[in-house]
Amino acid sequence: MANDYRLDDQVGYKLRLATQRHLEIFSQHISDVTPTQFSILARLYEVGEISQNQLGRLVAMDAATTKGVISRLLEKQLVVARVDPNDLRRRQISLTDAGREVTIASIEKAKKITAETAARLTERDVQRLLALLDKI
Amino acid sequence: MANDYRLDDQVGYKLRLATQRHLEIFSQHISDVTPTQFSILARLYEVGEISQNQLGRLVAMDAATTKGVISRLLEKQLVVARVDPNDLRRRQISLTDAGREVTIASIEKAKKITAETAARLTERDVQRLLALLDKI
DNA sequence: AAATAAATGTTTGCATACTAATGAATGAGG
DNA sequence: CCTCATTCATTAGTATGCAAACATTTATTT
Repeated sequence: MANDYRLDDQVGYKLRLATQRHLEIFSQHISDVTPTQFSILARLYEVGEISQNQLGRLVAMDAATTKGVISRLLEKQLVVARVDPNDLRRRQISLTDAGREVTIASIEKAKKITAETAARLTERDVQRLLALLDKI
Repeated sequence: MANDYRLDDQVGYKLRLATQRHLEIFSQHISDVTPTQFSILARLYEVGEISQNQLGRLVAMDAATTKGVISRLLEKQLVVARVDPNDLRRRQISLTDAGREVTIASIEKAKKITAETAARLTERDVQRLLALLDKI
């Protein structure tokens, strides 16, 4: 029966709504970069210079997707790329000074974003939510 | 301090990963339409003929987004549009026979998708997750 | 060591979804 | 009637995602 199906109760649908809401909050606080771009920056800040592909893997992005994100960050001059002399296939990516600044500032804002996104959740709820999302 | 920030613990980041996973499962089961397109179809199936804009609102989509989604469904001949004679701004959207078939079949598959997405969650977990996502 | 095959890294091209800005039709109030 | 705010839909531009292609390196075979 298709009658006992409620779109509103589907995990996928609610995921989209929650993502939408989060995106809205994010862009209110951080306008320089998108959440996806930010995750690349944040990871890059953590690990330092690294190849484009590896970096993408560290944030669970397809190589092709990573390429696009990096291109936009290059345009914004937040990162630089140089070919690895030891392996000509590789592009080593690293933060520029401007990129580091933006990243550090964004991380501070990101804390607020997470807080605001989870404003109606208790600390315990958040942990529970993260755990549940992990299991998906 | 930017050092005590862990990207992996952020709600937004985990939302992206969970959405990604769900998308993968979805496309394995349903290749005719995307999750977004499906939500439009499912809603349309629920409410019957309705204007494009209203339909979009019922699935929390921007008018512009709705327009794109409907265009693709029109191309696939799963829906038809006709101008409302009483209000020339409006386009009334409704399912074609093929669209109804696809929708009904997809709803059945969607149940499996939800089940698979939540395979590692108990029924209670799912309810909890939905409730938590709602609060965001 | 040369030739071939397999694996890895990156890029290109195409589809989808979202936002901001714009144009068209309607209806409410003067 | 008007005009003006509202509603509906569209256009143009950006971001993310995947499949397929291309280039380089590494492993294997002869």
